[in-house]
Amino acid sequence: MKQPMKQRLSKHDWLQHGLRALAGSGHEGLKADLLARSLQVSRGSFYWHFKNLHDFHVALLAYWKEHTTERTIAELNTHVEDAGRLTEIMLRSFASDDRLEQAMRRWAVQNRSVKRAVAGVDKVRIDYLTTLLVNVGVPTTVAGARAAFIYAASLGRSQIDKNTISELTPQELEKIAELMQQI
Amino acid sequence: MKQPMKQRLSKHDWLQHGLRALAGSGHEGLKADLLARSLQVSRGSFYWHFKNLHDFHVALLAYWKEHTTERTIAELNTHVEDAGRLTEIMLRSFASDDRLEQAMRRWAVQNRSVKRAVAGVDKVRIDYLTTLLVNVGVPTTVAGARAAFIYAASLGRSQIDKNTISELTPQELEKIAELMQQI
DNA sequence: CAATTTCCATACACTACTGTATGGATCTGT
DNA sequence: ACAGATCCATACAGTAGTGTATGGAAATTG
Repeated sequence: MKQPMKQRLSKHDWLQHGLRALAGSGHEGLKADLLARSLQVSRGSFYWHFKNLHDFHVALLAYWKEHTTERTIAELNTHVEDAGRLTEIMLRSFASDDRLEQAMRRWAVQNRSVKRAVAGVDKVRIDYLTTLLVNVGVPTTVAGARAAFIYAASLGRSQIDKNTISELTPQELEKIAELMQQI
Repeated sequence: MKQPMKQRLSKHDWLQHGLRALAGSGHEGLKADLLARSLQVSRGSFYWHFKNLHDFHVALLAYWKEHTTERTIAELNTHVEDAGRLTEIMLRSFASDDRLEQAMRRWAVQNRSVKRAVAGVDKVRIDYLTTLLVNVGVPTTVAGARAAFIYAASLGRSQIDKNTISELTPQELEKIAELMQQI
């Protein structure tokens, strides 16, 4: 009855754990020392899989990029009707747990590569929102601005303490979505 | 011809410089070592004015609180006409340089006191926006949500890379302001 | 099962930073 | 001017983390 493996971590395990640490402690938690400890392993493992911290960070960012771009595409492909689509998206984005993405954004402030990656994601989503608004009749001249505004609100919302300012209810969001779709 | 003072920093100087460092490098720059170096002085000065880092951080937060609450009150007291008030506020908040406040918000994620302080500021501003909307005829039932949405958008906007997504023009913001004031 | 590869632990030198202790400037009040 | 208070430099010990070198355990392959 041989143990399939005692611990033996793969690169993938480290990256996975890296994202957990990022979501939980921010990019300040992305240290070989801390990660190794929380994985109950020594830094020897880390430095076998990765050349150094910078190498790990680069790999982690790449890992996150795949992870989210494909998840983003999947999300955008569900329910292709344009009707109550904006409402649906807003409800989801205002409710979703975005600790990882928020941490990524904080990291982006001090890291150009991360900044570029996040900016790419933003562009895709805002463009999507724009075409969505256009598809329901909003003039092209204002759709872009509204899309950016909506997206900015979804980002900003998760920066506001929910114990101080109560969360927006689905009904309230629905009304705002209607407002934003006015012609 | 005696030099009035060679350097001789005051507590106030340190706090001032602390805010500069915070705005420029984030809370990770709030270290005695770095601050002293950029002030061309040794840590001896720092540890004379402050018991330790924690003490400095507490003092810095208090300093910021005065600094912004009184600035916020001043801003809210200029131009008391309710007419194009929302537009004006949105224009200002979308254009203002908020590197310091953004850094404070990032700091808030890992510091309860900072979080409370930021939440307090948020509440004041959102409440103000709410009464503003109510004063121009927006139903009380939706004013709060719209205010929170607008405020969230202003926060989120400064998280978006302006080289990737072009800034909202005053005209675009004006139209959105009108939208938000609809009855 | 032996040889090789894969993976990890440990020990070491190094860097960046904190906090303390001490002495020495420099300013202030009298 | 000089005594006390104020402000800062320097030196020290300590902590947290990086990266490297080396040896050894565990899996894989022939």
